[in-house]
Amino acid sequence: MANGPQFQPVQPVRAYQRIVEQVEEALVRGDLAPGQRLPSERELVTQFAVSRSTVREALRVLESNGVVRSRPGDPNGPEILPFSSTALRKQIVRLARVDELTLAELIAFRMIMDGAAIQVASRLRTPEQLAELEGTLVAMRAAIDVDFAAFSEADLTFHDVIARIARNSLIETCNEVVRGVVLTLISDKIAHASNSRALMLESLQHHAEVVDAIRSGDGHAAARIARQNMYDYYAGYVPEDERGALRALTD
Amino acid sequence: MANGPQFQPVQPVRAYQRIVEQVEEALVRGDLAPGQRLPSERELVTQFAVSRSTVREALRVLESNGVVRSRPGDPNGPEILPFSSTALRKQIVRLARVDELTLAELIAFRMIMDGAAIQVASRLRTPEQLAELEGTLVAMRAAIDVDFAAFSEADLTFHDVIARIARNSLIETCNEVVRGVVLTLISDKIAHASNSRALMLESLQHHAEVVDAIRSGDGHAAARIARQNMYDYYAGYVPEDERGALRALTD
DNA sequence: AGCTGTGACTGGTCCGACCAGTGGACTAGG
DNA sequence: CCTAGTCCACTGGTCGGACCAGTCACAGCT
Repeated sequence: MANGPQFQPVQPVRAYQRIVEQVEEALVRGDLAPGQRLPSERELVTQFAVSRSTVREALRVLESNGVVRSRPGDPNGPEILPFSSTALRKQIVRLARVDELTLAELIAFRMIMDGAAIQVASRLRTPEQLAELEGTLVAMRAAIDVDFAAFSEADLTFHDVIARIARNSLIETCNEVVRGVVLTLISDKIAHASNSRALMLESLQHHAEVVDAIRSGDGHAAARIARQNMYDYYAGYVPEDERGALRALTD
Repeated sequence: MANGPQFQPVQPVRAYQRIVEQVEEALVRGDLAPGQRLPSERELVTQFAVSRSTVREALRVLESNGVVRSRPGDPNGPEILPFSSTALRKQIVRLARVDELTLAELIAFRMIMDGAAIQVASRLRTPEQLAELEGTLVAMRAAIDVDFAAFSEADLTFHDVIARIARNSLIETCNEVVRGVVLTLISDKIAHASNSRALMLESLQHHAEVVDAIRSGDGHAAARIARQNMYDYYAGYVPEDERGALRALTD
C-alpha cells in the first residue's frame, strides 16, 4: 500500500470562529489591550461583513472565555477584560465534576504545588521577602481574633506571597483554583464552629515552622513540613484507601 | 451608620446563560452523558421557550467549552462530548500568552509535577506496573530507529504510565497540557535534525535511570533524577537569569 | 455651576427566511 | 433476501429586520 501524504480530517470553519480568532490575535499582537473597548455589535457587523447573529455568537464565545464583557446599553461597546483565572477555574471544576477527579487527587496536587513553591521560595527569597512572610504570620495571628473567614483570607495571602517569591504565576493560579475547588468539596463536611480557634492556632503554628525552615534556607525541610501540615489538615476528609499517594508525598 | 444586611451587586442573567446552566446541570446529574444527543435547535426552541438565536448562543458557549459539538445537517442533533482537556489547554495557553507566564515557569511546573508523580509512582507501583514501565523503555528504544516523532510519542506514553500508576488524572492532564505548550514555545528553536539520535539515546538512558530508582523503591532519588534530566534537557532554552527557580528544584 | 430631562444608541431577544449539507428511508437492482 | 443507489425531510449556519429595556452623554433649564 502506497504511503501517501498524511491527510488530516477537515471540519468547516464557521464565520463566528474566524471573528473569535481575529479578536484573539489582535489581543496577542497587542492591538487590543484590557480596558479598551470593542466597537458596538452593529459596527462589528459592517467591519466583519457578517450578520449580527454571527457577531453575537462570536461575542458570546469570547465572553464565555473571559475575554470580553458586554453590558446592555453601554455606548462604549464590549469591554476587553484583564486576564482572570475564572475561565481556568471553570475548566478544572469541570474536570473535577466528571468524577475522574477525587478529593485525594486535588489535595495531592496542592501538597505538590505548595511544597514545591515553598522549596523554591526558600532559595530565592530576599531578606525583605522573608520579612514580608513574617508579616503575614502576624496578620494571621490577628485574624484569629476576628473570625474564620478573616483567618482563611490571611492564610490565602500567605500562600500568595510564597508563590510570588517563587516567581511562578502558574503555580499561583493553579494553587488558588484548586484550593477553591477543594474548599467547595469539603465545605459541607466542615463544622468549624466548635473547635475553629484551636484549629486556627495549630495552623498558625505550622505556618511559623515553615517560615523558620525558610529562614534557615532548608528548602527540603520547609517543603516537607508544609506537605505534612496539609496532610494532617485534609487527610480526614479522604477515604482511607486513597491516602497512599498522599503519604508517599510526606516521606 | 447602621450595619444592615450585606447586599450583593446583581447582574442581569441572560436567557442563554440559563440554558447553559440547565444543560451543565443535567450533565452533572447524569441525565446527559457523553455520546448522547441534544434535541435539534428548533426542538430546543420549543422546550426552552426562547428564540433560536438564544438557543444558538447557548450552544456556541457550550461548544466553546468542549461540552457539545454541532454538525450541520446531522439529524441526530448536537452531540454530548466526552471530557477533553482541549478547553483546559486553551485557558493555559491564554495564561501563557498574556506573557505573565514565562518558559521557565512552565518548565518548573513540569519538573515539579513529573517529579512528584514519579515519587508517588515508586511507592504505589505494583510489579506488573513496573514491568509495563520497562516495556515502554523498550518501545522508546525501538522508536529511536523510526523518527523523532515516534520517540516523542513513546516518551509521552512513558509519562502517561507514570501518571496512571500515581493514580492522579489531574497531574496527568496538567502535565500533558503544559508539555504541549512548552513544545510549541520552543519548537522554533529546536533543530533536532543534526543531533537528534544522540539526544534520543541520552534521553532514553535517563529514563532508564529513573526506572531503576523506581524499581529500588527510592522515590526521592527517582524524582531527583527525573527533575535533573528535565533541567538538562530544557535549561538551554531558558534565559540565564531565570534558571534560579529551576536549580532550586534540582537540589 | 449644578441639576435634570431627553434622546440617540446600546445590547438582549425574537421572528422569518434561505442555503448547503447530512443521513435515514425508500426503491430498484442483484 | 440482501445490497446499492436515489431522494427528501430535516439539520445547522447565516442573514436581515424588528422591538424592547437599559445606559450614557449632552443640551437645556434652574
